[in-house]
Amino acid sequence: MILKPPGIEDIFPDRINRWNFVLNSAIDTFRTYNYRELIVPIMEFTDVFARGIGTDTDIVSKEMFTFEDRGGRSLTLRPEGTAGVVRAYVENGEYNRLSVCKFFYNGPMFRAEKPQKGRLRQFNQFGAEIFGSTDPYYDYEIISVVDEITRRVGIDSYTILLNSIGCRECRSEYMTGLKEYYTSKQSQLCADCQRRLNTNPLRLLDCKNEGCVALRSSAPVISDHLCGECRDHFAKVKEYLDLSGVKYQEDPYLVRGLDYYTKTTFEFVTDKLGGQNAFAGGGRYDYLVEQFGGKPTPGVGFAAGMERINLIIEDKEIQGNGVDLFFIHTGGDTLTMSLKLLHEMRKQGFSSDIDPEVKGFKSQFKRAEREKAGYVIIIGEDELASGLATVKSQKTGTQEKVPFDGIADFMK
RNA sequence: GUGACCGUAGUUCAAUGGUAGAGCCCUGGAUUGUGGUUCCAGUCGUUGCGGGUUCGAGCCCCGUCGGUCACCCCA
Repeated sequence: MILKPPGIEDIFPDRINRWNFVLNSAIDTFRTYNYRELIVPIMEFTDVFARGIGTDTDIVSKEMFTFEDRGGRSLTLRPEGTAGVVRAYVENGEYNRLSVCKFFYNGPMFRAEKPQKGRLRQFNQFGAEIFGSTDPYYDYEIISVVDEITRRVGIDSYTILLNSIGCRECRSEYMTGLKEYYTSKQSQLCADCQRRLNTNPLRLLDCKNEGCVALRSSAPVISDHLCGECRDHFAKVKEYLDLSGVKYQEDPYLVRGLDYYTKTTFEFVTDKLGGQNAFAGGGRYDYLVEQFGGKPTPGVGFAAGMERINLIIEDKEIQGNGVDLFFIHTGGDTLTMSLKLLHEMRKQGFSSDIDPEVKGFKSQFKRAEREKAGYVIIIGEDELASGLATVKSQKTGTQEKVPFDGIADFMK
């Protein structure tokens, strides 16, 4: 037997109802917030991610599916959505058209991690990006759209973690201070953090090692080191959130694993996912577009995990639709007539099905039950002789005689 | 990548080192043209794979593959 590679999933119809419920909730919400859909490739030149996300990040340094095409160029299956969207935005010169663009997307992402609950190698995200404004309103809007989707899919136990990691200027100043502080305590740090001290000092704040957590409490805090502009920006974002009643929790240690973020960062977390607690996250990225060769254009966005959201609402019953009509026959001419009517009803848009094998009524009714049929249309010898089909409602159990050519009208 | 636990029928799970079983599902019947409840009958296996120990291995040992969970990090 040939098996699928680890960490990727087949999604069968019994899970599709919930899946589509989540996806449709997201798409409907995007529409109400006036976002336009964008479809970008799931494969890019490796540089898109290496330069966009940052070579020192975990994603780029150890989690990408990278391979060469026949010309020896390095391609990578996208590990996240933003970098590709930014590349497309710049490549198509979109920034010349509208001052502000609001996009949404959804689709598979790939990361070569060890699979576990809520973590797959191929997983699906939906997300949105806003280009062209530094206005804190847009930071708020992105968080608000995620909050609304979360509400619509029925997740009730979650927390929004919010932080600002500053702009180029204040962040680098803060990093210097942070590095100084931790260098003086270097010997007390865990091995990972000793390494992080050089590669990405911000990550020191994220360590769960007991000793490092203890050191964190007297480490400099980013919110005390924001420049005036970043401080004002952050205050506005919070003001807008308060205004619309979106509850959040400030977390000065929220550091995200992608290098491109500036100012606002946020994560939606829940305790229902085991080791993974985030089901959505994002932030502002004011330098990413120019890094891709576009004219300096600020941006803000988010991504949410389809599988994780599906897991959180796993217990929720999502009603699926059955087939409208199921035909029951006794073979021979009754089958011929059934097939004629079946085809006619399908042409008219009624979802319809039949078991073409000649079996007893009992097994055909069982099948109709399994297919969650709304009505059963019985075409037997009596019906064939009289020209009247027996139409039985599976909900009420009542049945009546309907002329063959009047079934469609009867259904309306 | 590191670690822990687990691999038995389509599925959920049993089986002191001694004949591989049950529930559900599926198929048929009781009801010769009426499903969902009930009763009866039937189908279902290289015990993940390879080696070893043993008179004898689903069970013990080694390896391997797969799964789950956790760490790291993130959706």
